[in-house]
Amino acid sequence: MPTTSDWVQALGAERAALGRASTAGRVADVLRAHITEGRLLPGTRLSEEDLGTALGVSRNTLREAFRLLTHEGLLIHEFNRGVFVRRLSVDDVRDLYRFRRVLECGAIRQVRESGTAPRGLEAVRRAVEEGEAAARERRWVDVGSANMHFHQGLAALAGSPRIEQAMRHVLAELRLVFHVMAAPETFHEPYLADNRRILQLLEDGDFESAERSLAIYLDDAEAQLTSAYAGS
Amino acid sequence: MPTTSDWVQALGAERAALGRASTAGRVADVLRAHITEGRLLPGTRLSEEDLGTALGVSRNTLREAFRLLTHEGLLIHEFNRGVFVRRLSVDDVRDLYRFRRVLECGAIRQVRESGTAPRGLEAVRRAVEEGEAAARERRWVDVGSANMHFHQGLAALAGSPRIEQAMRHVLAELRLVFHVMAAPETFHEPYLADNRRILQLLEDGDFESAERSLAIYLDDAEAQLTSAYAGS
DNA sequence: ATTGACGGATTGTTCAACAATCCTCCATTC
DNA sequence: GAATGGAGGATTGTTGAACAATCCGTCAAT
Repeated sequence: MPTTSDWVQALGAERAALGRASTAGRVADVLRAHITEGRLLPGTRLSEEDLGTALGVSRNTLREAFRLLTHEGLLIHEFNRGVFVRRLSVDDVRDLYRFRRVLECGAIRQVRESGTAPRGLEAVRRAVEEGEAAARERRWVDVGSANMHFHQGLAALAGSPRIEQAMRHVLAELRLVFHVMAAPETFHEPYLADNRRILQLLEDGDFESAERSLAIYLDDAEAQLTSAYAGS
Repeated sequence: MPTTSDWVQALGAERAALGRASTAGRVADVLRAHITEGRLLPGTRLSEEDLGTALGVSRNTLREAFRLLTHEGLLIHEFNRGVFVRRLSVDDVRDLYRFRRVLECGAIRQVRESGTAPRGLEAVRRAVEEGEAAARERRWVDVGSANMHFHQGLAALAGSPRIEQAMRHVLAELRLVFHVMAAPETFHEPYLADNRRILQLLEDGDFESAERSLAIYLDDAEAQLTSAYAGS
């Protein structure tokens, strides 16, 4: 007869979903979707009164939602002026990629130096296959998502919740950037081959080559994005 | 005749201090000081009503301050239960040091791979000397602060505002941990020699040795802290 | 010892109001 | 014509009170 403690622990994973009952949290979800999907353009000012009446929540609750998104880097809050959809500069893009290099390469390096078999490689593999499947069916938006999952999975190899969180943060900010591309839909497609190759290197245990490939990968993507920022 | 634009830009640095006029921001400052100095112990519940009346601010404003500190990792917010001073587990300590390894070693690595002379080494040198001076005069609290500045300076070598921010975040959380030490005052003192040595390696341009020394340094500090957590 | 119900206390959310600040427009001045 | 200065309206910052929802400890019942 199984004791309760085994599946009680399994329920713990869903607790985060339950805690999302907060009104401010749901409002933040709605706004985040609008921003990451490019419907709310960078620089747009978010009026407390207008949005509050539109969403049917009070100003105070709305401000709490603003704070959540501000922390995620999607909004910026200027005192006595209001909140705006964040507008990222070329320097920000460079900074984000510098951060990515440190986080993702650092995660791989951490795995290498620990000497143990990497935990979480299945998630990386899943992301690679998810991206390839989406590409075959020309679901470009899903290709982009899968690519995010791939890199999120790489960062997770470090086995550090805080590194994962930082990575989520970085990727959320990068979503703001992708909309400046001429064809954001197919931006990620060429990288699928790289993803597959890096996965193979990791599974072979050749972490040094994986790290080097990843660094080149990131330099490449950064260059592509910064050149798209020529005007801005 | 000098144009205005030269010192107008210099004023920009102080704008952050001016913007701190927000009531919630000041409340957060007060609470942060109490927490990092160990007057508010981990696990303590912060009642909205009590604190609100004590500090003379409304509940809504106080909740805003709570959000700020929650984002810094100093408080945790449990839905419908309230906010508590964060209590860090042994796993958290390990996680924080894993993150530090990635950030600090990554910063040095970034410098090495960029090939350019590191910008910001003066700040590191200043932190080292600040610590040695404080130790001579047995100002142990200042030794601790100087040590923080040293590592903050290392992370800043990457030249990335976001990495600096992440590092600030990590160090703020670590302050919660130092209070479990039996003698938190003298905890940092033995590391002054390491700081000096790492600085020397960096100034010599031997980034590889510096990174290795730093990694050992961090492993050592982590072991010392986790063993102090034996009971908890 | 476990379960269930009750009541007090705390948090979540909303609303209305006022103070402080910012933005725009316009008149003034040189 | 460009810079300065001030009135006015609009928006944000902050407060206090109120009510609903939830949690916590207690006590009775099985």
